[in-house]
Amino acid sequence: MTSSLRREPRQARSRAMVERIVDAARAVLAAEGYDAFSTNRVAAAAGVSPGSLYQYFPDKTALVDVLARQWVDRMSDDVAGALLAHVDAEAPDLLRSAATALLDAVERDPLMLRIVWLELPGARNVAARDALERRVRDVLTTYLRLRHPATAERADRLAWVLVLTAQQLTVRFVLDPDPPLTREQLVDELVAVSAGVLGVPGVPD
Amino acid sequence: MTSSLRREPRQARSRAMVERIVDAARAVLAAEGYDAFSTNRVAAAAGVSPGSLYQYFPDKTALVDVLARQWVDRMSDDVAGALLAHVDAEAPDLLRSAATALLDAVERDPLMLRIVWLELPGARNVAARDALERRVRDVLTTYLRLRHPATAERADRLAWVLVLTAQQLTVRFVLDPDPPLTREQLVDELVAVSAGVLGVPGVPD
Amino acid sequence: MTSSLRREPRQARSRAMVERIVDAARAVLAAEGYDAFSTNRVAAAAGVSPGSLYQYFPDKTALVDVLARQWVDRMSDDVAGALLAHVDAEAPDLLRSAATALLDAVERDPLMLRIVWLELPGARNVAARDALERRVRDVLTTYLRLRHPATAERADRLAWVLVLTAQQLTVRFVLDPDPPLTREQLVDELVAVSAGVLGVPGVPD
Amino acid sequence: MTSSLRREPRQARSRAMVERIVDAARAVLAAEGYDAFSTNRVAAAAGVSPGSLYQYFPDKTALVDVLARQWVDRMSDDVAGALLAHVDAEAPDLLRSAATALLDAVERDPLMLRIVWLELPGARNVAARDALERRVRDVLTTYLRLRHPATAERADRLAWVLVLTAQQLTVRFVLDPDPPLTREQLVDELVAVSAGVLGVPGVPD
DNA sequence: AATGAATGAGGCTTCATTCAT
DNA sequence: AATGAATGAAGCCTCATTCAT
Repeated sequence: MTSSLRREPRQARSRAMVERIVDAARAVLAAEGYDAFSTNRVAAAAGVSPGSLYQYFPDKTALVDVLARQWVDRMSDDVAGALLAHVDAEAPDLLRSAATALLDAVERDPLMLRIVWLELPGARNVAARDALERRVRDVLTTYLRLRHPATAERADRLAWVLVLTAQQLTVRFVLDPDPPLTREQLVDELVAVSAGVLGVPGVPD
Repeated sequence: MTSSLRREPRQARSRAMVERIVDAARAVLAAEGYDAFSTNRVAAAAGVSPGSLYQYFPDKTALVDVLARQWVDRMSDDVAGALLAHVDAEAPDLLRSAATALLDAVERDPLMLRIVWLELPGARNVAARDALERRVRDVLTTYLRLRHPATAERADRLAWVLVLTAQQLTVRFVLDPDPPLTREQLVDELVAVSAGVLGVPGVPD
Repeated sequence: MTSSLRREPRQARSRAMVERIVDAARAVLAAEGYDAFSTNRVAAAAGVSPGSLYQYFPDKTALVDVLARQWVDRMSDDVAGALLAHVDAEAPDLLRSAATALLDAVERDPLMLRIVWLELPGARNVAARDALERRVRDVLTTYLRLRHPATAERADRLAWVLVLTAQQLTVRFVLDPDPPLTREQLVDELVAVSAGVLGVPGVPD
Repeated sequence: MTSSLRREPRQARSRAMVERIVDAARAVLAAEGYDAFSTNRVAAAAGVSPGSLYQYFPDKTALVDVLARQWVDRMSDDVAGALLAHVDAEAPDLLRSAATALLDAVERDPLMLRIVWLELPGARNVAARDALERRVRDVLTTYLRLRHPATAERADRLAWVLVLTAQQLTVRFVLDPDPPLTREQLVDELVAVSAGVLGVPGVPD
């Protein structure tokens, strides 16, 4: 009786627990790598008992998946949003704005980027990464079909090429300890690549 | 004479063991993923005792490293060789030849490609992959300085961009179960990207 | 009330586990020697899983150390207590009482005596044995300085000699399968040795 | 034919091998302790193949036994010889000479002393140590019966006491890193103990 | 819902020993 | 006699997971 009054509503408690666990998982991965990422270790870091972890995650892999999915979802929203925001601009500006926005998104959480890209076992997170790529590609394909009818027939291929290229260059720019170009130069190169492939003028000269 | 026929000399036996183990390691990784990659599992797959594995590899990680290193070394040779082989060609042909050669190299051993790219723990093999990238970038940088003096000052950046892009597109083309372009189309796009970035005519039109 | 009957509280459970493990460790050592003293063997003998052992002991050596330390501590208390209890007696009685008390202490747990003296790897338990000797020597040195001022200047040496001698004779008396003297005769000899070294009359004749 | 001439006679070769192995075993024990004492390690240290070791020792334990036995035999000879050499002397001199000779013997090979006393698993070498004690006790008992008829009836007990005491004190004097008495003082105490127990004047006063 | 003691399969590695040469 | 590659049982220990409370 009395004790039931002291408690937080169920939802809130669960949410708190899940968050503590997920945060701890991130922290452990970031600080000690995937080798130290044991359920016991995470539970300890979360100040929670190992058993509790299994009330919210059926599996160790489920926890990993949530981590990846969370990151992918936010990244996905960021990137898609950025693209949509600039969809009206004219070509040269568009490319530059889009490139900048993409880089912003990738730079937003370098810690998780490193975790998802380097720490998590690749095979298990291809699915999550694929979802991200697919979504962005769809947006881009649509855009290309509408605004660059000239490239319509190869819109699919172009989207695939552009998304993979932009992803690779931005991710590596953030992860590499000492990339051989500045942020601005990277944007320039991204624009150049896109413009070249699209057959539009990259830089207003 | 006669005795040499009874058994292989010592060297050959060791080589045979190492090969059996490395082959088994590859097979286990390919068939069951890194999670099943235990020393006992590998030894069993090699038809060898667990102890024998440790006569040739100090560590489980040493075995992984050999796997990665082997692949990286061959890939490295293939790619660098391919670039050097076409270094005299004129621009449009050069790009097309180089792109084709690169794709050939990447396609040569899809099994190991998948293993190195998706199965092995990222953090542990960044070093190996970096070595590969670095080597190819050096070749490319040199080439650009000599043959494209116009781009000399940004040769470093260009090489970084081109290597990462070409790597990403070819690797993904091979690994993705259903890429949205054909081999020829990929080559076309690679040429287009490179030409665009380099400011040379990509396709003779 | 009712719930407390169902199970022991947490503390008691842990204590029970530790005790089961330590008892099993003793049993294994006594029955099968240090060679059979493996963590798995001990766990099995304790009716406990190998993992449980590591919830209470960080190491195999920690278990060994606890065993040695337990015995040394009790022995230490017994012997020091015995000496202090007789510190007021007059010389001849004192020696006899002390010798008897010492022998009592050594005889108290012949099983552990055998384990600590013969089964445990010497090098690893010298520290524990040393602590015991040191403590007894300190008591004895103090006693000698106060009650045998004549020997004050060589109190250190005498204590070293007497402690080592008494230890050796009592321990060997207990451990040797067929010692050539009776318990009473051993006490007599201990008194004789001590009296001789101290320069006091040993047996009132 | 020709090759048989190049060879050393069989005996000599075996002896050389056995010696190399035993020496290596000693070295390994002295330098790295019993934990590092593996047959492979010893073979390597001896510059010999693991297989060869098994041509001369059926077992790992056999090697350990030889080590212990060798030491015990020499020690045995030394001590017994020393006692016999002084058997004619008169009491006070005798005790002093014997004590000195015993100490000489124990000090002769401190490395092996440490190995036998602290490194080797106790239980396995009790036999060897017992043999040593028994032999010395026999000599001493005989001496006591002949020269100290007064103590004849307790000669057995006395020999047991004296041998164990002298052994303990001398061994510990050599092994302890910082014993609280000098060599001369130890001899004095040994004489005092013996004299006290025997009921003879220890120091000519 | 939360706990945390307990589990036990299994991972990595060592090492005494064998045996074909 | 000597070799040394090969063995494989077994040792220590971890960790994902369960379950009684």
